[in-house]
Amino acid sequence: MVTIYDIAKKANVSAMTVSRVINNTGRISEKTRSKVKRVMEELNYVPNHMARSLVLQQTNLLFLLITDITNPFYTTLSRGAEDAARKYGYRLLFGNSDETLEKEADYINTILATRVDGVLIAPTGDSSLPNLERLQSSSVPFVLLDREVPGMEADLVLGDSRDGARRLVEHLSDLGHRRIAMVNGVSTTSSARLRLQGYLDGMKLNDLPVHEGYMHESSFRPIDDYSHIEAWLDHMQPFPTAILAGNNVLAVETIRMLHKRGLRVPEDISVVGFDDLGPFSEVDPFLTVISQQAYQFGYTGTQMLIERIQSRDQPDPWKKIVLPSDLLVRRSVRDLRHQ
Amino acid sequence: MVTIYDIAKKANVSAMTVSRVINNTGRISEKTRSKVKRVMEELNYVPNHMARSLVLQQTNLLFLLITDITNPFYTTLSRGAEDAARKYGYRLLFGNSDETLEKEADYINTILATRVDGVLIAPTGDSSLPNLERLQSSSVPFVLLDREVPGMEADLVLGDSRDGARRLVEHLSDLGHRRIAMVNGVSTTSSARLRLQGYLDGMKLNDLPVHEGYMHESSFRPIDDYSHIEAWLDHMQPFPTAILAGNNVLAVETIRMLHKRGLRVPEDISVVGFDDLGPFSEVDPFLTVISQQAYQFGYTGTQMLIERIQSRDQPDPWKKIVLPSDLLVRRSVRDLRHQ
DNA sequence: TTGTATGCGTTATCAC
DNA sequence: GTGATAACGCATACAA
Repeated sequence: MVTIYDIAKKANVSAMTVSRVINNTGRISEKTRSKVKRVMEELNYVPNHMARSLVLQQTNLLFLLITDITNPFYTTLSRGAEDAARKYGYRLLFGNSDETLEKEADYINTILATRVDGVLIAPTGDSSLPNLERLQSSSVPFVLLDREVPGMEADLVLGDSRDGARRLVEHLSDLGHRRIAMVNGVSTTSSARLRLQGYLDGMKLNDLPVHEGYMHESSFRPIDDYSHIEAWLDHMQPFPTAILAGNNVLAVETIRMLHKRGLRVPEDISVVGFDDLGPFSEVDPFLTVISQQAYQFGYTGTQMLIERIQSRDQPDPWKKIVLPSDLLVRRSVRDLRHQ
Repeated sequence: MVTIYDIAKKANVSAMTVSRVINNTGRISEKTRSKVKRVMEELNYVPNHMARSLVLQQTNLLFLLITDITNPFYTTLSRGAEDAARKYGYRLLFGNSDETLEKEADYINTILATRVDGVLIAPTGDSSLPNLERLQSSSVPFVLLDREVPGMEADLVLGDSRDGARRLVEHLSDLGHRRIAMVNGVSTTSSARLRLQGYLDGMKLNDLPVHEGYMHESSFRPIDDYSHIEAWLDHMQPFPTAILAGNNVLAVETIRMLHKRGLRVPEDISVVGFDDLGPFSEVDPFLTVISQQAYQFGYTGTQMLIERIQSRDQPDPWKKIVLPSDLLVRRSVRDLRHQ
């Protein structure tokens, strides 16, 4: 690999002059500048970011840690983060914790060792606290995405989970549904807790009874065994006319289990969910969902992070941004009003 | 940030000893080893990858450059690459060229400057050649994914585009379709060329006429304006009974344009595509597709890359792996046999 | 306008 | 077993 010294020697200047040409600093005569530039081209010089970062004590690198790269919500979010990072001259490193605390801890090590300038992280849940504290004690700026962690003050980009769930219940109620069940992610995740709250809000506001066993805890990420959902379906008494799923994965898997039991959606039972199924869901729009602005999560979060990085000296108070979401009415809900 | 010197001072040893403890090299007495380890924990030491890479002349970093992060084919591929990279102790950097030559060139700069150990790249097309040559002349090992580039010898992971397209035509033909049109990506991309070839193969083998204007060139990535597809639909004479889309994006957009014209799929016209619509397409399986093993593209490609990196001295001949694909028959094709 | 010396955090080499 | 020194590629402070 060619270094600034190779350039310097060939251009008959010092390495320092080359460095100045590269960074456009200091005063340089037009003649030497162009000579150096020509040699750089000739030798196909590419600066070494690592050496540069080592002396500058900054990497221009951000790290985005999401919990499920196969989930369109997070890939769209990633796209937003990437665009924002590029716009402000940062590069983006990328990790996928798989909703697993250990992988998350592992990535935190990588993050610290890589000396990235900042981190965007969707924590796996409340138990991410120690992982976040490691970032904090190394004073690496970070922004929390999609989920809060009790005990951790930080910049934050959230959706309106609670109100979103409430609106889904209301929508079902408007169409005549009274027996509404909910399958959710683990309650150690703030978004799951808020969506459950919103569900209960909606049930109460619309005078709907919450029967015993109507709330079931599963997982936000794809898992191998969904027999617990089958068992849950088998035991609900009375059987619901609609199910609210805590995210898109759960909506899909619940529908799969319903099909397995010979139940059609929406003819036999209605299903609504949280987060859309991806950029292609419009081909054959099926699932009625609360759709969050995934791209904005990433874009806004990255902007907040970069602001935080660039004003490290005068720390502003923590910011919390709540992004609104849309109710997309499609055809997974049956109208029960004229029965 | 705490360095090995901080550790060394506190543990009353030299920095070198600390380094040896960290890397498990050389001979160290159990006593000093445990002492150093304790101090490391106390001080919350995290090694600095950049400094390490600078002297070792390797980063343990791979770069994956895909062309469309919103496309489930590539995100699933990414997941495979990530898993393989982790398994072999590499970290994965990540970029999205958006099917744009300029962004790709930009990322090549980043890649070279970051001194990654290897690159996985899905080139935007034939004109990626100069970009790849830059990698080559810097002797950065790389593996081509999903697309070949004429004039560039390299390790390669491909799908069976040509045969896949042929099978789609055959499937349509089996169901009584004779007028089959094709909308494709730009012909400067090898996969588009091969799929066109496969389409032509299929038409010929099944004695189907290729009417004038039945082949239309669009784009593999989402673009703003699809009016050219509308115009194409309006001008085909005779109007086809089925359309073969060169990838998933085109399938979706074609269906959208058909809907816009009041045509139902599959009642009025059938559509088949290449690559599945993502992990959730099974909820309401609609589009009949040739589904490629996206995960394997990433996993296998990464393995090939790592092998190539680790045997830099005895360069093996280039490897080319062709992954088989599946025909997933769903309900976007109408059976015309009993008309 | 340009050059010299020094240090960023780590490891390899060689000495003790 | 352990330590001193140089080197990786670059940029800053200070000279010239």
